[in-house]
Amino acid sequence: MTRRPARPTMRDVAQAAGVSLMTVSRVVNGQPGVQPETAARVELAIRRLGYQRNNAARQLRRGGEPTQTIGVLVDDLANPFFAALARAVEDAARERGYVVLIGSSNDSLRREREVISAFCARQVDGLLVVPVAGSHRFLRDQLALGTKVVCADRPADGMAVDTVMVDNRQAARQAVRHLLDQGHRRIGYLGDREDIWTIRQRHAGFLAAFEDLGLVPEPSLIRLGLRDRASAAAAAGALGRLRDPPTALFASNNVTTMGAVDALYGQAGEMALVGFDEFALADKLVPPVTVVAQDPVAIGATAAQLLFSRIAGDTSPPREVMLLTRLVPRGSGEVVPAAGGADH
Amino acid sequence: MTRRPARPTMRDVAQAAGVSLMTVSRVVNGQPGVQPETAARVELAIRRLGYQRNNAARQLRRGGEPTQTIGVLVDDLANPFFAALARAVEDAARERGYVVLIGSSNDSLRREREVISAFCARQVDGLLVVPVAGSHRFLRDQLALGTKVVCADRPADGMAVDTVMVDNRQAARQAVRHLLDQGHRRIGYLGDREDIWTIRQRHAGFLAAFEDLGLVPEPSLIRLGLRDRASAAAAAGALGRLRDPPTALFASNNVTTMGAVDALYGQAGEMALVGFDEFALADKLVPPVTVVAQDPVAIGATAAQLLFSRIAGDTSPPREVMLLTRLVPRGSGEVVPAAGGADH
DNA sequence: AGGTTTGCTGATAACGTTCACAAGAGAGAA
DNA sequence: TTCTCTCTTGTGAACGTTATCAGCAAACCT
Repeated sequence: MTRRPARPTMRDVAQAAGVSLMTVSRVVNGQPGVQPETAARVELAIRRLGYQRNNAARQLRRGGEPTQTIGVLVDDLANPFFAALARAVEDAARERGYVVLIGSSNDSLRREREVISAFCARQVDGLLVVPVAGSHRFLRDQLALGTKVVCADRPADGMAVDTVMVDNRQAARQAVRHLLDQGHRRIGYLGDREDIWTIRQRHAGFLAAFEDLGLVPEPSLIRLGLRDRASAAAAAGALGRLRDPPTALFASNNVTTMGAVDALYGQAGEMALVGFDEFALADKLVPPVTVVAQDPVAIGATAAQLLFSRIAGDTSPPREVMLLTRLVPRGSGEVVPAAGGADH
Repeated sequence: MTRRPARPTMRDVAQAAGVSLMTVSRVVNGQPGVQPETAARVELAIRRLGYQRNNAARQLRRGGEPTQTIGVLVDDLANPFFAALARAVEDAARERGYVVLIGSSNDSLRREREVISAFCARQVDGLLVVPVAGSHRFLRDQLALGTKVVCADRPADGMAVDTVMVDNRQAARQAVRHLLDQGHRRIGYLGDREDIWTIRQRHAGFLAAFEDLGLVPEPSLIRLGLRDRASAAAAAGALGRLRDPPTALFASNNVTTMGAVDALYGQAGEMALVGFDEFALADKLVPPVTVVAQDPVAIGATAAQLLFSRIAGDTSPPREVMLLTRLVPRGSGEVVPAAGGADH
């Protein structure tokens, strides 16, 4: 029931300042060719009435002119990985005078579609998406209509758009090889939902590392579909309680790694642990957790850069940018040296 | 140089379907009173042309009608505390068909003003702000113009708006009292920037706890203005190397606490540590870190609820909601029991 | 002086949509 | 038949802004 105080329009300002509407428009937009004295009178009226330009009208009049807004859809904003990525995008956007609409898909295609269509209804100039599995028909439609789309972290199922990610398979393979090289053979795998592209890649990398040495992993140590930290913890705990437990564990992302930490740290039996994704304090746990680090800030910044160059009119063929990962050997996956000598 | 394919308008659809523009409008908006057969023809044309409603025009025509968009301004989206808060707000918004514009102020008043004015230029219906220190004249202006504003985590300097936060002073006081009760007297304080309201409150709570017992803290152990994790680590390290180092440390937020962990954990001398804010794996460190936990999800959800009820027209006097904190005693601030007996 | 340029201001017509009506076609009642 | 009533569809006028062009001084040139 609150009656909005009916925002004043340029007409009101014009009347108050005793000029024409057009003069007000010029002043508001800082266009040249208005006598300073007149401009001052208008500015005064603007301040007195608390005038603010109506963006809808402006945008309508100027035709498909950019809205200076992009939409960012991540998996889960509360996950530090995506939070860091989003923050990097936000910084890039702000530098260019853009603002960011944010959304989380929670790995639900339905929710992804809802959020993206809500973004498009607000005429975003571009979309930066961490796509979930499934068909992206609606995204493709948007693309055809001129909305620029860039994918980050994962590719969008068969869509030809710029994509920024890391070589998940190779990175996982290298990490598991690291364990194998240290003599581990019974290595458990803690996998998040298999319908997530990155997870499938990492799983494949896990298998490839074994294959490289002509080995096969023990199937009973492979646990898939761990959708949250608690279920990862449960799975890790179960593995630990096996008659013949694994000597090492590879976890598919930060969530499953932390689940493993929940289950294993502070327990008696030590088990080597290597996780995909860096996370805060991984280096401060006892033993510190060896991880495959990727840089969410770099991913976000790079994807944002691509998106803005598309928005600026770049029509070159879609690019796929692979960023580097870094295996950070800490304690948890290492052969513990006999005594003292910390390795750098 | 990409020529936008000139999005089709209702006129185009009308022509393609052989009906009038108004009929298209009705179909698009799902209004009743269109013969199913006609509607089907229109729908077909819509799909064929890839028509999408122009929100700018719609919004313009419907007058101050809500844009179903809110702006959320946090301190730093990459900080897990604010990420969790933002995610909670996003969920609440989505339930109501709203989308969220996000921004980080980085504790800069200039940046806060820029972001908020960018939000307002896009006619957000409401703002959920974690305000930085300083004058919020422009925010007040927005308020007067009918934009609803709610503050989270901190109050906005002398503005009468709904505010959701915790009793920072009391919580800090209780935490420090906890240390004092265990016999600590030389307690160091690691404080983030004093111009942040919550930090000042926590500092005050630190002092109050001493005062309660007729004590005064040792001034040389108080380090203020630690603006990031590295400087907090440096300060904690310096305190540890004093000739007569503190026996305990109280850290003003998650960043300074983690800085302290960087400096102290894995070192020889043990120092009790209590930090404000819960953070991931605090319970898995050795010893686990005692913290004052506040619930960012609850803060975000509550603030969002208030904001949406304001948007819905609630004009009751501004409320101040205080949420509870919880002191989570873990190892780092406790008197270590002689043996075995973990306290619950 | 006569003509031309320059600088400032104002009138008018869009932009794409929705609101408030009006118009037309049938159906049912008198 | 004629009138009214319902159901569907169409017409015109906004919404607040900006692009375009026209007007009208004053100042400048020859």
